[in-house]
This record gives sequence, C-alpha cells and structure tokens, in this order.
Amino acid sequence: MLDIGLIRKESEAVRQRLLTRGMGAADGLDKVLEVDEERRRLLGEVEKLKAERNAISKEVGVRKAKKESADDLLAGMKEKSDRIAELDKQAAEVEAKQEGLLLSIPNLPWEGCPKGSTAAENPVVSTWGEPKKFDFKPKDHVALGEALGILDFAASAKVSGSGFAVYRGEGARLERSLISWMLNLHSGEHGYTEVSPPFLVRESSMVGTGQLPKFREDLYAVEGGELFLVPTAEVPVTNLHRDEILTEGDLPKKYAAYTPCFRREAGSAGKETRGLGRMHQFDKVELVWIEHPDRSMKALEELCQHAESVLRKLGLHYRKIELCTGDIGFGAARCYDLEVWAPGMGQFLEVSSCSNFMDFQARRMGLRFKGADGKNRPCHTLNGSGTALARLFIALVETYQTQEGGVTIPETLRSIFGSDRIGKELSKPKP
RNA sequence: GGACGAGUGGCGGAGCGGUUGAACGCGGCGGUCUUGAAAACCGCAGAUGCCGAAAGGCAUUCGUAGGUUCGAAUCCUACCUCGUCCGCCA
Repeated sequence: MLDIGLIRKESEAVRQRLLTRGMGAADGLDKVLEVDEERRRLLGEVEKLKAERNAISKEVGVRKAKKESADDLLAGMKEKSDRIAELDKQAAEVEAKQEGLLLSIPNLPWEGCPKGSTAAENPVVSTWGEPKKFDFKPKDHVALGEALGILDFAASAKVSGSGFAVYRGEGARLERSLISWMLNLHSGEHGYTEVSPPFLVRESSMVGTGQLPKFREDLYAVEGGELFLVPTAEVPVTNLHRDEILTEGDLPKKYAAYTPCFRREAGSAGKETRGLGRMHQFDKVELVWIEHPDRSMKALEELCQHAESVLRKLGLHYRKIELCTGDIGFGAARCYDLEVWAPGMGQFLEVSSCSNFMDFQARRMGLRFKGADGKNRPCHTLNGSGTALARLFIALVETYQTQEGGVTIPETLRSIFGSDRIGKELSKPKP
C-alpha cells in the first residue's frame, strides 16, 4: 500500500513511476486523491462537532457532581449527536473506499529498476555454470520419472485432476530430502530461523502481503469459511509480525520456512502444463526478511545469494535475471528471478523470485519499527524462494540422468538422501 | 461440537455510566547521586488520524462490530480469540 501522504504530496511523480509498469497501473490514483479530500473534509467537520460535544458533556458531569441542573446544556445535544453519527457514518464509508482503492494500487517500482514493458526486456544479470552436455539424447523428467517409477501422473490425475503429482519411492524421498537439505542450509549457514507455519490463513493475512483484494481468483478458498490455502510461505511468515512495533535492534528478522503452495493458475491451462512445470500444488522453501529501510537493498542481494547457493551446491546451471518495470509483481519494488536449466525440456525454469517489497507490505499489515528518533516507521519486507521444488526436481533429475535411465544424486545430497543414485544398480552409501 | 469463564497501555493488574488515556507494580527512557555501575530519589513516556511551517491543538483508540445515552473501559447484542471442563479424535 502506498503512503497516502506521498500520493498527496507528489502525485505526479507517483503517477509517472507507476506508469512505468504499463498502461493502467496508475488507475485509481485520481480517484484516491478525490476520496482523500472528501475524507479529510468530513473528518474536519465531525471532529469539530465532537470536540464541542465532549466539552459540553464534561461540563454536564461537573454540574451533576455538584448536584446542579444541566438541562440548559443538554438542550440540542441529541441533535448534535445525531449529526455526528451521520457524519461518522459517511466518514467511515469514505475511509473504507479509500482503503479499498489504496489496496489495489501496485507498488512503485524501485527507481533503479530496468525500464521495460514485457518479460522479454528483463536483463540477464549473470549466468552460472554451463548447460550439461550429453552423449545421448536426454529425456525430460516425465519420461524419465515414469520409467523409473518415481513420478506417477496417471495416479495424481485420478486422485486430484491435472496440476498435481504423485511422487513415489525414491522420488518422494528425493523431494523430502531436498526440503530438509535446503532448510538445513539456510538455518545452519545463512542465519535464518526455521519456522513451520499454518498452511491455511485468514483473509487479513492475504491482504497484508498483497494477494488480496486483487488476486482472489488465483487462490484456493476453503468453502464455508474465511480461510485460504497459502500460495506461498511468504503469507503466513511475513504476517508473523503483523501489527507489531519492533525495535531497531530486532532487525533484521530472517525466517526460512517450508510449505506446500497452492495456486489455481487460472488461465494458464494448456500452457507449459506438461509434467511438473506448473502445478496447483508444489513444495517450496521460502526465505523471508524483515529489514531496516536503509539496509533492504543490500539485504535483497544477500537473500538472492542464499537462493543461488542452493543451485550452486547442487551444480545446476542457472541464470539470474532482473525484472523490468513492466514485468515486476504487484507488490515488489525490485525483483530478481533465478532460472535453472532443464536439459530434458531444453528450457530455463523459474525456481526463485527474490523481491524487495520495501514498505509496501509493511504498511498493509501495520508492521513498524521504532527508529532512533523515536518515530515509528514501516519496516521493509523481502522474500525469495530458496528454492521452489517441482521445478528444482525437474532440473535435478534431467541434469543428472544417466544413459541407462537412472539419476545420479549430487554429492551434497547423498547423506541426507541415503544413496548415490536412483534407478538400476541402486547402491547404499558406503559404510 | 457442548457448557462455563476471560479479553484494559511493552508485561502484570485496578477501574461507581460523567473533569479516566486510564490508578498501582514491573519493565523502558531522561536526570540527581556515584570514579563508574547498582541502589535510592526526581521526572518523562502508548498508538493512529486530522489541522499546523513549527510549537502545539483536536479527534479516535480499553478484543472486533453494532446498539442504548447529552456522555460508555464501565450497560445491551453479535462475532472473534484465549482458558477450563465434557464429547470426539491424528
């Protein structure tokens, strides 16, 4: 949520910055200014009346205490109160309207964001490793996984429909191992506190991180309740500190969390839907920072390094791109994506999105810190996948497949996985 | 799911419908004292919004939303959350 004070003071600059996102991104700005003016007008009027009423009521109390009559003061007070009630109602309506408008305006892209209008204009920041070379034609993970019996799409379709997967045997074990290994890495080496949050959250949490009110159609809602399935651990974890005033010494807060992620993926049917590429449910280890505004851009670099370290340790070829103003997400001010190479599919797959939301989410959720000057200011929030599963699984099995149709397990995963390969000639680790 | 009880400032905990944003204690901040610290003593201090260049003023806020009243932390209703007991259960 943008600061209404900023919108008021620098409306033209705000408009120009929003427009770098594309046509329509500044819609609602004029309306919100108009509503804000009306709100302040009403507030001025009603607060003046309330001040009068308070003064008179206080005097009534004094007179009654002295057993004196206050009838002269009470005359006309009912009308005054009715007028106040009427104006209060109007003010509440206008405030709700303003809130609704503000919640639907996207964040300002950071001033240093590359300008552009589509994903095609996202610059590649860096590339790590090389595409794996094969002496044979590499299979994609669907062919490979089904032949090995570690993926079963027929079963998941039967149980839940398209967009789901059943991992079996060594496949399920690999998935679980990756989650544990990543959590160990981030909590053990990168200083994150591991948390295991609820997978269903209330509406206010979704509003806090920005999924609602605008993107309801992307979410799974639980029927008959007001709970939603989390689309990312960002939601429950960032909201851990909603409505809190932290001290500067509390910052940064760094959390790592595993959750499954549930997304309707409405409108993307038929697009990249083969195999594990785009699922209604996938696993993810998420990194969340709550940081001091002065340090959040540095924090974004660090957070992204932590996500990158996952891919490096696994020896997976990837590239890092920075999202341009036209492609950046609703709440993000700056964002890097990490895309890992899947040799069987012959494409890069997004496995991490590392964003600095600056004060956008913090304003929505009332997350502040008390600065050295004693003033309360919104914190900055960041998050990034560290990393998303399913696609990491794809890259891993496709990269490490063998000519015989098995999969070699990278050195770093072997002890937690309990073996050095999947497939024929499965061997136990040497004692 | 059923019954009962409770929700007050960072924490604990008072609070007759009227000069209560709220006693008191702890914690916090600033000072006095001290070589320094502790103790003791004195003082300051919630949050949000509106107006204002500022100083400051005003409004709102005692789980949430309504209601009664000239006036609500205090009375009424609903909801939420927590606790206890019962039932069910991984």
